[in-house]
Amino acid sequence: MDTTLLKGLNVLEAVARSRAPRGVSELARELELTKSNVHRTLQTLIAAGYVRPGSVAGTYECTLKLFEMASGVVARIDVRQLADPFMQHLARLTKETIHLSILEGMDVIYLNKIESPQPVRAYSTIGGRAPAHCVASGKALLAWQGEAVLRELPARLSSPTQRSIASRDALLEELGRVRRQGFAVNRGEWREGVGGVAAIVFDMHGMPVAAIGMSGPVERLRPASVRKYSQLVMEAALGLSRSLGYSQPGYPPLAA
Amino acid sequence: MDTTLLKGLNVLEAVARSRAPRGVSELARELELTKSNVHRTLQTLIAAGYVRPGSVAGTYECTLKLFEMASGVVARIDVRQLADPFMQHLARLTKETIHLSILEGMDVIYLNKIESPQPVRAYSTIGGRAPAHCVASGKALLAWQGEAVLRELPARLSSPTQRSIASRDALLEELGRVRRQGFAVNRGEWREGVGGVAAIVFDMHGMPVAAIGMSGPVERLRPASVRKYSQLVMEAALGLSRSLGYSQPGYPPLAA
DNA sequence: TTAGCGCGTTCCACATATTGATACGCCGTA
DNA sequence: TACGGCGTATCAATATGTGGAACGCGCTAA
Repeated sequence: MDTTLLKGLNVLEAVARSRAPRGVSELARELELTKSNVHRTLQTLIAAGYVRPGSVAGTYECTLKLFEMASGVVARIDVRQLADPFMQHLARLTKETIHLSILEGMDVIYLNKIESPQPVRAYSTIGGRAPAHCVASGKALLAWQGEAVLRELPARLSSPTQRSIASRDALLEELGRVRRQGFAVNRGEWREGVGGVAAIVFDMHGMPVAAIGMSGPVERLRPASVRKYSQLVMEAALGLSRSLGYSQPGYPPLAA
Repeated sequence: MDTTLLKGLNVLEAVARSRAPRGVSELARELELTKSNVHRTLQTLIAAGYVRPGSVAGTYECTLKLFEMASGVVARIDVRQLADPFMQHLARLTKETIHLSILEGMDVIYLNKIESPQPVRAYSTIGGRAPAHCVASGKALLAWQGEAVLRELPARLSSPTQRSIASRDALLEELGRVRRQGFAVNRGEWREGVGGVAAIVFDMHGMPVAAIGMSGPVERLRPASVRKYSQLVMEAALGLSRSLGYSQPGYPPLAA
């Protein structure tokens, strides 16, 4: 285990997290390192291209090299490449914010999104995370995971809002519902007043690889709208699954 | 300068560049390191969360941590946050691929894009780079740079296609044209058969911060279309400039 | 106006973290 | 069945990284 590499990555992460360029002493205090250590690490990150001096003398900020590298990593995820037309189609029909998400651990990560043109809309960031059990796309993904994944769920779950599913048992029940009806709904379980509808996307092997869904204020998600949106997201998800090579007539058997 | 940190970042970059998970020996050969060095570095990157074992035993691949970090960095660039509605509007009007780009060195980097719904469309990746002198958005950005930037242009420029601008003098002449007419055109100067139209975006201080533009096959960029598209991209660029706080009546004086 | 404080930057003796050769078990192929 | 290349682990040697101290600068308070 290289502690110098770990320390360097910590420094990079701290600079990357910052809204404004950072100074050496401030970073040293935050990271509990010495000024000379931080200074020398920053010079190395500059040489590597990840960091550059800020406009104020003695400060440092991130370059876009991380973004270039990361975009390359994400661009090679097949589903993201193929999802665009389905997301755009869904955006036109619903006028709401559309997400493409994947499961990572017990979170979903938003790989892509199309913002709603309406002034009042759900806010999220590409690359952002949310707890899977609290959002529609997360529940859509969890519903098709195998026992090995579901076993890792703790008995008590985090409850960001009063509507959040708080126990593993209640979540498993809800996931059964998701499988039966083919879509998942978030009724304000992650952020107050923000809901959504999502459906699972399968690859050519019948493996769940992503979820596609829409989100917006819960006021715009009354039962009639949910019925409409659920049809639309399931159609979009099936279309994307088809373009990934999924050829089974219905849903695949539940993963082992 | 910490060579251990540099070496670690090299390993991470090699894994991030790869289309498939990589093995220890292969990485060691490519990076001219020993197997034990690569192996230990990968363990450190796993501990830091950037790398994980691949599905094939003994292989390694990137996680999405880079993407999460990088998305945070890019999300805080004001222009990217505010550009979405202008890009979507432009996409609806033109039906072509829309880009938001910034200048970095002598390249442009694509911060965001909206793909054209048409089957034949320009291909690019978010986070991707292009030589600024060869693309519309790059020329739009270069046109408003100061002497300090333009002086760095070499006398002979790279010529990816026969239509590329090949000399610094010819480029400066073209940049004068861009300033006068308010938009830049790419007539197949970067990729054969792919063209585009772009306009500059200013911030509240009158500094050029981005370019917004559309691209597509040159067959769809005949003079009548260029006239139409140039109006549309200038309107979108001005709207975005206004939302960034740019309040001057016309174009700002050329940067020093 | 002056002094003090905190900043960034640089230096280098020394402590320690990193290195890579080696060995081992596993797997695939001839 | 044997060989070669793989990934992984170990540890003595050594090369690298560390951090305390010093310096110059700029800002602020007295």
